[in-house]
Amino acid sequence: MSPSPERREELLATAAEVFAAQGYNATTVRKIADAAGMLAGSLYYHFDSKESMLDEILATFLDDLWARYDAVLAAGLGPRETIEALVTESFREIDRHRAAVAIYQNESKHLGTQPRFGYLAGSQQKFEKAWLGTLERGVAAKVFRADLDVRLTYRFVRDTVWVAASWYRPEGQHSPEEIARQYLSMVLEGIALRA
Amino acid sequence: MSPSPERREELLATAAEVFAAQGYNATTVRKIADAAGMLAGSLYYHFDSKESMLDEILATFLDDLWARYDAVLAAGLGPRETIEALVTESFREIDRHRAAVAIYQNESKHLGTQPRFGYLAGSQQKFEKAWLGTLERGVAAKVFRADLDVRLTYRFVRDTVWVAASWYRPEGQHSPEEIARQYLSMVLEGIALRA
DNA sequence: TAACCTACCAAACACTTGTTAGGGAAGGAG
DNA sequence: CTCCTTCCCTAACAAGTGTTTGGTAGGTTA
Repeated sequence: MSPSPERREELLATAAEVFAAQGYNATTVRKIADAAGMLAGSLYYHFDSKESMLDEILATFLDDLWARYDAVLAAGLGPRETIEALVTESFREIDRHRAAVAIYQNESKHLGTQPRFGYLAGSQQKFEKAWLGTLERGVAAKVFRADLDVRLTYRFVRDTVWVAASWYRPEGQHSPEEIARQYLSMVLEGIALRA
Repeated sequence: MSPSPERREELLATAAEVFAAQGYNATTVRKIADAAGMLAGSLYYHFDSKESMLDEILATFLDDLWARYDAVLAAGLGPRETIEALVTESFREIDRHRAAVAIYQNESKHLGTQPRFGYLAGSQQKFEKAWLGTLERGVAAKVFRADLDVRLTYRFVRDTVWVAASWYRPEGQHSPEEIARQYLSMVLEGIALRA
């Protein structure tokens, strides 16, 4: 009748791993139950549907993400420092919610059409506003180059940051901060050697 | 008994669009048939399974891709010029096979485990060898910076190029060559304004 | 001991899935 | 006209899907 929140979180974590590895639609509730060491029907003691598991996984991730993004945006930093902080927080978030980020990458596009997942589209808009706005602010302040299409730059930067979730492993040799540092160095200064 | 190749190609094109939009597993053969204006069973006059449709879509794309990549790699260009040519060919390939690239992005990871799609893993290895090798050659030739982790750079460059398939539209305002030019300018020179 | 709650199992449900088999309409070839 | 090929439809199949219902073992509370 009233399951414990701790068990729910455990099950959501294993479900997220399976979703990320196999894709949401290819994941059957029986596979999730297998990974959790129980039978398919037993999941419905904790959750009322497969879809609500996905919902809770994504919503939890986005809540956490935006708490940190909002803190950065409210800090009143300059354009370059804002970008640096957003990138760093993004890689930290990949470290914390790797599975959720991978799911978001793979499924958000066609989930966004469903009313239940409308907040995904909302989040994406907020996301674009924050990043694109910062880039434009930087161009106006003569911190970033003006000869590049800002929207194109935004897409490149956004994509590169988030697809990292597909290869990032927590036990890897680079910390999220180190990855962010190298990524920022590449995007800001370029990989070509100066004469 | 013997369907015409032209009709096959038509059907594969519409199937690829649906696969790209909805994901392979979420796409039912009935949805493909709907999009093609026929019934589900009729598809089996042209193809012997849903999986073989996916197979043919991906194999056709990779064949085309490698024909062009190999031409670039055989041209004997310098590291920087090789990267420029590879990036440009990649965006052109996205223009030609947008749906196939999107499918490859979404599904190749967990398809690679199946024996039938083993060539996906093979292609990825060849891909890494070409790109990573060129980057390392550039570092040795003092054309690219030596203080960046080359493997990390490779992943960033690779991912950013290919995820473009998720937002690129042929009728958009930028040609593949223009997108490649801006992308190369960003990656090579950086977005920060020089003092 | 008795009542109760948590967390799971066992077995089934209605439905959707990829796939197959047989048939038939349209049109060109003889 | 007849035969044959191409292309699709109708109708069903077995397996797998998400979900529901009723039951039960084990611990906690009274």
